[in-house]
Amino acid sequence: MRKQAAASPLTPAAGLIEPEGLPTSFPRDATIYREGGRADRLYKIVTGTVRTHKILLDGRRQIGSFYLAGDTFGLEGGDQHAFSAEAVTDTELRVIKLSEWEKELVLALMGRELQHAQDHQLLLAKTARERVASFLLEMSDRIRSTDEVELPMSRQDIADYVGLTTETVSRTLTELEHQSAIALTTSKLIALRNRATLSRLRA
Amino acid sequence: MRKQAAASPLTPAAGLIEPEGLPTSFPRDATIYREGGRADRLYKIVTGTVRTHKILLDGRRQIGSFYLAGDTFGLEGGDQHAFSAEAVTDTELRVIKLSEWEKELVLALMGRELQHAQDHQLLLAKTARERVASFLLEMSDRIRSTDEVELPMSRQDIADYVGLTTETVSRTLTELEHQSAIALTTSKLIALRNRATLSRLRA
DNA sequence: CGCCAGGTTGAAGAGAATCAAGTGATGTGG
DNA sequence: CCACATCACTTGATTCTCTTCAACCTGGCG
Repeated sequence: MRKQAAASPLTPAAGLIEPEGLPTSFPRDATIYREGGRADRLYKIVTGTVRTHKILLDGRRQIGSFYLAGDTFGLEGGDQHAFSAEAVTDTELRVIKLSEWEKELVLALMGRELQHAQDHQLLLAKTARERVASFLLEMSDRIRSTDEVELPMSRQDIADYVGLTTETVSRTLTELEHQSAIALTTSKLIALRNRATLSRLRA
Repeated sequence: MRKQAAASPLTPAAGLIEPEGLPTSFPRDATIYREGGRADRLYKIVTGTVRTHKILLDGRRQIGSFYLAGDTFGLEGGDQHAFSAEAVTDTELRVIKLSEWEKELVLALMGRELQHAQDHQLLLAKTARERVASFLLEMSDRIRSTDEVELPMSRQDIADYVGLTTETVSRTLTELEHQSAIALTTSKLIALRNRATLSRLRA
């Protein structure tokens, strides 16, 4: 069994900072910030899900991360955003201004971002089966869940995150279902039937 | 034509810290630190080249970064090393102890690591041609060079860095040579004949 | 209902991996 | 200094995975 992940991976140590900005709402697919813009604030998700992405020259889209309720995002390596951020679902978030930053918080957040980026590097070196299995396990770890994962994002989002096509993602999920590793209750509600199998695939 | 690499990408702002540790020598392929070990020091390369890597469960090796003379490395997201570090060539480096760390330095370094990790994520989403072209341009940018890049690392190292096999790397280089984008003086000494072509491929 | 976007499935093709052989460099001992 | 061993790199033939293109479901919603 897994740790219940009371604090999801990208959440700062509790109590370090309490954002005082008023909660702002973003509808599905709204842009929160754009690549190239000044990275001078942090965003803490109250409800909803956010994705960061970048469009490559040939038009392909690469998703960097997904952020869930409770997560803080907006921090990049430099002072400009390297990715754009959008709401995956209707989202409410609190803005933390740059002036309020604390070194400790920034350091902790950046460390998490770095670890995530490194993990993602490894994921992108894997096979389709491994990528999809890793994705499901990552989401399951981050969503407080009883082996039922409710995915807020579309197949296209998943595909762009793990570096595959929607068709391959779909086929791979079907394959995992045939292997009884998962069960697709609906296309966005997935039951993890056999974590051991998935973990083995995680490689 | 040797490297000078006065300021390569991962070098901290000059003057922030001058490591006082005595220079230590590592022969080719020696391990500098291992995955899982405490990440409580930084390493500044005086001469040589270093690679960080991780072995996946199925035995594949993924290289995270290469570090050249002047670069500082050893910083990871958490307090444990997520990668192992090894000397690519005979290497001399200075150790900076944790106690000497300054927040500013750590923040700057981590920011660079994060950007590199993000760039690498994008690289791993590309085709073989694009990956190899990107790799050559990255190295050319980091080695102060007049269009002649001397690679310190083997084809296997390159392959594990860009997520391909040595055969594919080799074939791709040959292909780039036929397109007059590069010239292979020797297997490790590569002349960039047409940066525009390479940049276009970078995607 | 019937439409339509999102998702799944099928068939064909492209790109890289794999398996295998050959070439070239480097090093060692005679 | 040469003969041989060894290792790195290149090239060739085949296989396999994933993409591409296309058709077909499915489930919300007007």
